[in-house]
Amino acid sequence: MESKYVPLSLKHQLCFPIYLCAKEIIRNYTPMLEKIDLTYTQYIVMMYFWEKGKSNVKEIGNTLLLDSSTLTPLLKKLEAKGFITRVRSSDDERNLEINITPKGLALRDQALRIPAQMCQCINLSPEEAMTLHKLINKVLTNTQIQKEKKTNGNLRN
Amino acid sequence: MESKYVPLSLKHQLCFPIYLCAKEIIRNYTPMLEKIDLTYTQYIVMMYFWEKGKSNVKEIGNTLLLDSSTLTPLLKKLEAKGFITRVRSSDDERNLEINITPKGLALRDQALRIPAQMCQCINLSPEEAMTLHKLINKVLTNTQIQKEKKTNGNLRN
DNA sequence: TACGATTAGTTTGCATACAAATCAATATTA
DNA sequence: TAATATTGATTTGTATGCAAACTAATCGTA
Repeated sequence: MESKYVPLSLKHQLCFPIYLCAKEIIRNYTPMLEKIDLTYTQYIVMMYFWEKGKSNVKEIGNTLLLDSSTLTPLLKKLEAKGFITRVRSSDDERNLEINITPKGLALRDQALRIPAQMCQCINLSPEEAMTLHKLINKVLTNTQIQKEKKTNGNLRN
Repeated sequence: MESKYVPLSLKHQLCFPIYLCAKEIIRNYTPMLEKIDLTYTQYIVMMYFWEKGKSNVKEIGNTLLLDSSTLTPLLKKLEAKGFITRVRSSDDERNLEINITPKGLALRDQALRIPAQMCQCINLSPEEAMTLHKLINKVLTNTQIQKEKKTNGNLRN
């Protein structure tokens, strides 16, 4: 059953469903995250800190592919909520040392159930999830290659 | 080769790569779309009009899963660029009749090469693309089901 | 038919997201 | 070592993205 190729058709493109998918996933996270006073992006940043403990703006940006101009206000909000601290490095005043606080660490306990809830919501078999994971990573790699071609290896920022 | 399950690890979640993937795809679209003076969201809306010719805010929102409060300003911008017209329906003054203009139709010719360019950038085999498409749609269906459970079948808006 | 409910869009407020310009500190080099 | 370049973060400007409140028009029904 071949379907005729139609250029510029929303249905026949991969990009549009992926774009929708990302939005729908975030929408499903929202009610869970509201309970612990985080937005999705703030949640990602907190996950990063739960793994790393401390960091700086550039490192976070490279890992999460977020621009520093997105991170600066976001980190200030996390600081205002008491989850992290922001202090200029004494070694190099350009660097901002960001540390997780005990309150930020404690938040992890309340977030522990969220991934399982999301898995249930996404509702794929382990094999399907594995396949999807691999394909998405392949696309990510390929699109990143395009980026490096253009910027000569420099990430944004 | 089993990898130990780590809760709250960015690597082991599907959501984060999908979120990155959507952003990277849009980032790759940007330079192509700049040439025809469209943003990604504006491009999606124009694709909708290239297929449909005319519509209203609610219909577009249901198809593209965009909130009317996102669409109102976006449609005004497309109108300002001369790609569409916005007129209140004489039948029902609540409805906004949106029509594509000749200039908007002509834009399609300039956009025709974009999907192929993006395919090249994403760079999956036809089989991989098909598999990814199916899995993404499955996730979309599942997350939409969650939505219907909560809102009793009402889409946003 | 008058009034409350519903509906389609708009406005407002907040949170990303990123490009471009800017600032301050450090590194490089002429 | 003084001038220049680079670097890390912030600020500014524009464009989503969505919830909530609001407005105007239409519908339903008592």
